[in-house]
Amino acid sequence: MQTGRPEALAENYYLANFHRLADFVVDTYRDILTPAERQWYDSLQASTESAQQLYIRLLSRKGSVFRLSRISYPEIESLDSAASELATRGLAETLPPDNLQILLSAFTKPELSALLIPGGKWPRSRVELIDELLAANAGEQARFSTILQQADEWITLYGHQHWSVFRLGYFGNLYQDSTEFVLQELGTVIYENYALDAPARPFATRSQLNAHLRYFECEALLDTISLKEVRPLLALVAQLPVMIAGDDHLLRRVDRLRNRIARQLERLGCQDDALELYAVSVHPPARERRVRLHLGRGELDHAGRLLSLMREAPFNDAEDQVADRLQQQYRKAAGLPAIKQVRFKPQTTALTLSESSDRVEYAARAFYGRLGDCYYTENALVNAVLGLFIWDIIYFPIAGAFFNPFQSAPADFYQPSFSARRANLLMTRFEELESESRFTDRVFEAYERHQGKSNPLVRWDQISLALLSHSLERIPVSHWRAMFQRILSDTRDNTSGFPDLILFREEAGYEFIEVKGPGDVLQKNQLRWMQYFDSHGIPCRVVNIRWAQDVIGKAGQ
DNA sequence: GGTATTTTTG
DNA sequence: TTCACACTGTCCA
DNA sequence: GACAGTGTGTCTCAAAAATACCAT
Ligand SMILES: [Mn+2]
Ligand SMILES: [Mn+2]
Repeated sequence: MQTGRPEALAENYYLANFHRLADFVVDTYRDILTPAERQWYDSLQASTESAQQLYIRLLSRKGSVFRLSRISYPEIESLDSAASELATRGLAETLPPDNLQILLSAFTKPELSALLIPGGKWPRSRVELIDELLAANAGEQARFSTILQQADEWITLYGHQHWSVFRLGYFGNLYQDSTEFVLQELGTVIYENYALDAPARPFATRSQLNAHLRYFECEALLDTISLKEVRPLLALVAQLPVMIAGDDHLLRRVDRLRNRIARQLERLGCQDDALELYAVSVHPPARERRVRLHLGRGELDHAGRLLSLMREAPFNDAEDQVADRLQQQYRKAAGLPAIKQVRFKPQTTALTLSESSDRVEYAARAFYGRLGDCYYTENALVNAVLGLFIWDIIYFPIAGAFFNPFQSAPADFYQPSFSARRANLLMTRFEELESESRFTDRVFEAYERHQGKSNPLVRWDQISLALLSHSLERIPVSHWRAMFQRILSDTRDNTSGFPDLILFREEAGYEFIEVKGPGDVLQKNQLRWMQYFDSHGIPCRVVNIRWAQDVIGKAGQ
């Protein structure tokens, strides 16, 4: 819809993008770049255009070792001279690599068999072939290496680590890169045009930047190391960055990593190591895991103390909820009488449908579609309406919220402080909920004006004008206010857990419907929303689907 | 040979 | 930089 | 049936090109 036809990009677009990013970093981080980093970019800028083209093309490809014969860019006239210039400037190496594994990975499977085992038979897969070649004796390996080295000309790119620093300094993360420029140019992704007046930057000090860099290195490492062994996991823990005072973002990122590693240590039976690591993490589910471990080991006093802390000051609703359940387990283990508590039970009905191959949600929607208009929206609807309602507040240029043009959300959107830091704006905006027309006008206007722009709450492909109209017409403003408040109280946790369907019957009103197929149960976050719905008079029920008994007929076939 | 998956591209 | 569901096994009334 | 744990399909921009795999 929004994605216009692919327009041609300017010549050398990737060069321009690279320099836009790099210039920003050099300007903005003048005080904390290392001499090596400065030198790296100076060398590039001093290079001829061809050399820069080659360097930047290869920088964005996988790996750092390439065979010249496989590089082909029409805009680079002389590959050889570009390559040797890069080598001269210390930006690359044109000698062939020594490492056999690296050499092997630069060839395709047919190439490898032709070069190294002519006429012979080779294992089924490329990976097996490579494993076999690497298992050969030293003499053979040396022979392989020589053959491969001489089979082509080579270039090994230097400076990836500097490029990582530049990208991190620019984006504040390492999962975005210069393709963002391209996507924006093509109109594939549209970011809000928020104010970027004061030249802001994601990191204030070198140690802060280094800490985030280390975090991303550790995260990448976790995907590489063996998860079956304890040693590499503990080694990884030792590599985790030290915290920077006041950097909640870093704390959350690293805690998530700690929790993942600790969970894996649990699986490997290293409970003591896991407990120790969880104890450092302030983010859920660290305390939950500790309680479970202590309960499992019969360490009731430990479990009890932690539970009290969790109940006194739960990190969020989810931790509060899980503490309730753990409390029961604890009392049972301690021989205390169970606390009689009324578990919330959502209103539930049953529905029998003839079995279909489609998802059960689609089958249910088709059924309820006969009673009125029924949409399968899950989290998309309420989040989107909120996103449209407070669109300009989300992108209000609070200090430190925006530092590059490629953010779909302010940097603190998922921080607990998001609402507090915008409390006045939000309070004023919420006054518009006093009037249904002011509210709906605001939502429709944002829908028209911001169509297609990336927003953390709005999935454009999941909301239609018809859905919005129906919803704004049928759902009372008091219900919207209640739901908005809960979302804003915890943007990370409460943007999910909404029921599958929303039904607008022919007559009037509306109803949320959570569809549950056989064997599916309410998720914890769904239960929390339903409890909230219940206390705010928001209509919602669970429908358990059963398939009609054509099973007998099927069994006969 | 055809199809599935990965890599590169703009 | 995910979310919800499917499936398994355990525990227990 | 409640519950915990784990795995899966779904999203990541879309389409072309390159490569790997598998089956006759
Ligand atoms: Mn669902
Ligand atoms: Mn459901």
